[in-house]
Amino acid sequence: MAKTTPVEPSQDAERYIVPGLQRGLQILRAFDRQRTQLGAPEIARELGIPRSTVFRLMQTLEYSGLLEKVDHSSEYRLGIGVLSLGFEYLASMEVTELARPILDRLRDETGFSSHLAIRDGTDMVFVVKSAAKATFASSVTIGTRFPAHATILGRVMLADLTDTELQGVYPIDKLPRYSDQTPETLPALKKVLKGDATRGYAFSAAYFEHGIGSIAAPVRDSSGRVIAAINVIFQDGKVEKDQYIDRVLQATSDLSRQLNYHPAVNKQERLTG
Amino acid sequence: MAKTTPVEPSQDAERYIVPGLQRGLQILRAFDRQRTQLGAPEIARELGIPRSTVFRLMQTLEYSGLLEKVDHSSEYRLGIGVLSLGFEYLASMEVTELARPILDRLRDETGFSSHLAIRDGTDMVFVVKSAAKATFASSVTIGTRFPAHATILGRVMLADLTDTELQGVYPIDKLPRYSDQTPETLPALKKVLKGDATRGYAFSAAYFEHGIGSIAAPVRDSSGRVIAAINVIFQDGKVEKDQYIDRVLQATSDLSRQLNYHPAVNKQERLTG
DNA sequence: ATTCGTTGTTTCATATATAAAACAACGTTT
DNA sequence: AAACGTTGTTTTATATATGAAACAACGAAT
Repeated sequence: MAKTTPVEPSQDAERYIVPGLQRGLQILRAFDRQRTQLGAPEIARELGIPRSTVFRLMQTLEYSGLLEKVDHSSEYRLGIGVLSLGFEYLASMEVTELARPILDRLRDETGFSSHLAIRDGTDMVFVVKSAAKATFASSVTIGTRFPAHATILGRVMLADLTDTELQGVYPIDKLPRYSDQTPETLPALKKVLKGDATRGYAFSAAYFEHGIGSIAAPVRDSSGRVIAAINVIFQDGKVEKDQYIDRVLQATSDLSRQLNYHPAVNKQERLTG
Repeated sequence: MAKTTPVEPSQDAERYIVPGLQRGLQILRAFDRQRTQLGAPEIARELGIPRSTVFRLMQTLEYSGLLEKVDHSSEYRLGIGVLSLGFEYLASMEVTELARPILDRLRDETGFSSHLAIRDGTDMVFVVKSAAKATFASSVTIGTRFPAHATILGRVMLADLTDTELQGVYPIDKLPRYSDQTPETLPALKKVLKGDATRGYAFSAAYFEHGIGSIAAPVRDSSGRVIAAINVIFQDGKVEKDQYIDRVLQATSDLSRQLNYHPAVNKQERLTG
């Protein structure tokens, strides 16, 4: 335009995508709990990538230790290399280190399985877990993902978002249902979240799954923002609700304090983010 | 070179390497417990990749959820996406599921931290852990790697290899030392391994680290080969050695049986691999 | 103030990764 | 046994990812 055209960061995030890398990562993600072994042709069809390209990508992944050949077949499974990645991540997160003893105590006090999860877009990802010793223990494994809007754990995290942020996470109004309690629309979700936000915790006897109750509360860091959530789960019916809510709130309060959260900080201050 | 040239698999493994993918993975691996935040220029220097290329690769990794920008800085840290990968891997391994209760029992019986590890080349990788409740608990986290030849845990796995296989793992005779007990040469290692193999377990009061003792035994699958190893660790000096050896052997025997290992199978039979 | 070395981002010629096509080898079906 | 569809691997023209160079913007050093 005028004299100097100021350089501003490119708008479209896809501009600098390296296809080889992106597709290689897509291949890795094709492996999951259900499908632990996959062959090149199968992946090629599924991802719509030419056979010869998939062949080369998988050779690279094998060479790098992220995939390994299944004994005498020509199929692959995830290699031990991926393990290091995941755990370096966990080890790098301060909150996971601090959470473990707190979850253990919560488990001991309540007798229920307790979890810490963080949000990744519309998913809640389980990051630390302390399993109940009782017969009814949690079967979720670390890394498991659940839809945020349809879980108690997710609700206390979403409740911290501004309207604009929430809109960004859920661009469309219609929300997928998982039980008859799941809000079907964004406005319906907002209403629920407002309650969670003012209450400071969320409770339900059977929100995501029938027969399984949950109490969750948010964890905050020094900025005052919610960065994770802790919950306990129990079998519907046999709950001294109020007592357990206090325990969960105590746990999140302890953890938040360890993360330098100061309750005194006025909420207004964070409206810059 | 007569009529038809038979097509045999390419000899050099690097022939079909996709540079974009390989380098992207190298970038991911640059992040570890010590260095949780890295910037593009730093990585470019370290890996010897042009700045502009690293820039694009990191954008791709961010876009794919494997890296995320550190708050307001231009540095990155590992993204939550890597977590799923690591845990899908664990979930896909039968042995980890089965090992957990066995390690817990071993821990309860001995009062010591117990671990299951598998070998990746010259490394032992910790895969399942049951921490002692005592003040002296294991601080090893899942995914941690230790040199196989310098650990008791590694020795019981290496002891199952044939001479040729061992040679393949350690192409050179000189071995890195970690304590005065570490064998310095391949022949010295072989001698130690021979003892471990006939004994069926390995013990030391301070093999890898001074003051920390360990007892380890091998886990076998239906093929009869050693696929993992279990250990307990303790503080030097206060050990009723024999009693604990029995416990460890019981644990590995239980786990091996669950993996359909039949002790009756003659060792000769597996010499095909 | 000015220079210098960083850094984040962009551009562009060209080295190179890719997709299509073909090959060899296999297992099914006919 | 012939024909067919798979699959693992290789080749090669060409579309494209890459590395070098350059820009803008910053901070530190002079």
